[in-house]
Amino acid sequence: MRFRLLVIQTASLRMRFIAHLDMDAFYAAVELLRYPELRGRPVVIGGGRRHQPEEIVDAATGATTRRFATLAGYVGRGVATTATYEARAFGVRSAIGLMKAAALAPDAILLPTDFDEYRKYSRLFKAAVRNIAPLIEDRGIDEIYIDLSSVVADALASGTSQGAERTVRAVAQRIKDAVKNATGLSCSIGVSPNKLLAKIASDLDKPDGLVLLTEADVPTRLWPLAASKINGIGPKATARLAALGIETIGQLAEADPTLLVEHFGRHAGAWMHEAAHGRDTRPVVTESETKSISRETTFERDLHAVRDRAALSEIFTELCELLAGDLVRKGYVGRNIGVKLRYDNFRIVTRAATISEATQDARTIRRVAGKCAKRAPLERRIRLLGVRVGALEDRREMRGDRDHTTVRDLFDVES
DNA sequence: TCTGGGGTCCTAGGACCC
DNA sequence: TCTGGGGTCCTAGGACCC
Repeated sequence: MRFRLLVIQTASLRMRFIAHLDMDAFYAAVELLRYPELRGRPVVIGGGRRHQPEEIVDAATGATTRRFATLAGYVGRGVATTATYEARAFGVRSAIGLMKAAALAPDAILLPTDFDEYRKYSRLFKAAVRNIAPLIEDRGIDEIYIDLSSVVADALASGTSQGAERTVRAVAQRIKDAVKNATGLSCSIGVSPNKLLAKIASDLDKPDGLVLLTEADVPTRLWPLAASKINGIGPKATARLAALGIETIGQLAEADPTLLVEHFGRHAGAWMHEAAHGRDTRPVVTESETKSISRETTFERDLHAVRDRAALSEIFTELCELLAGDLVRKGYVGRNIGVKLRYDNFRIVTRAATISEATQDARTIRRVAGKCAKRAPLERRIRLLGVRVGALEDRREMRGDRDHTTVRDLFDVES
């Protein structure tokens, strides 16, 4: 008995079980909780606040119904952030322009993005997972990695289960059920020996999927996929790989590593080779520090630095005030202040400056960012303006444990 | 039918110091 | 005066992700 336990523990030390959990069409799914009458219909999330549903009260009965905006006739610069699976059937995917989406699916319902609501459900599903498996790496609002290794090892050691695969499946299903119970939403989970494979696995059977992918599955299940399915191989790398005759992960695995290094550099080339073989040793990182905070906005029409000076300046100041508000709320001060401009031809320039005293003050940010902007070319019309504060210092940390405020802390304001 | 907003990481080059 | 290296901090651009 003792011997058996030891064997299991040794095996589990070597064996990692990493899950990737991805909420299904998250923003759209949250909206469907609010507006259940839209279930089964094509729904697209995106754009400004203008397409808020209208509440219509029937004078006779007092019953309220809602009138929703449709994509038909949409004019503006918004993009789709999410679409229900019914809308995806028309070719509407996230990141496509809403005007293009309107051409594809004019009768689809259009709802504005409500990040506060999505963040609320994000917290709920993450808390539900954490109850079962506490080692979670945040990957944004709707996905996480989970290190299940010790959860699986414990379940195996408890002796009631039959074999690793059934145990892993049972744990993953338990997490899916917990998410559903806490939020009413479905998710897809992939479980693998590492993050790279887990991420791919979670995408293999969406929505409401549960896929186990082991190293043994790499030739049959990984290699047929497009190289772009690897997290980190984006549009540019995909195009450059295609130019080398590499389309699938299998072809990437076969490629001479020295060729990859030649084309993508020592680091990226070696990484691509490893990734194509399904190898990845990155740990699940449960804590991370915010590095920068920013605000940006795309104008309704392109603005010129001289001719639209007043309008531009007003937006600039507003962005700085919003950003300062974010810093205050989150308890950060920063020393690096920068601007981002996107011109009408979509070219982006950034300018930044480091100041000696970290700040969270809107006027300071505005003044430094204003100087940065003056160093950028200002002949072309501008489409987007952004302000960023980096080199952050955690103000809460500086002030120590809040329950033990000292005299020093009381004087340690603003500096 | 011209492409949002909020992030991270990497690279390359320059300034400056030892 | 010339040659040389390493380390750190900073800026700018770019790829990528959600």
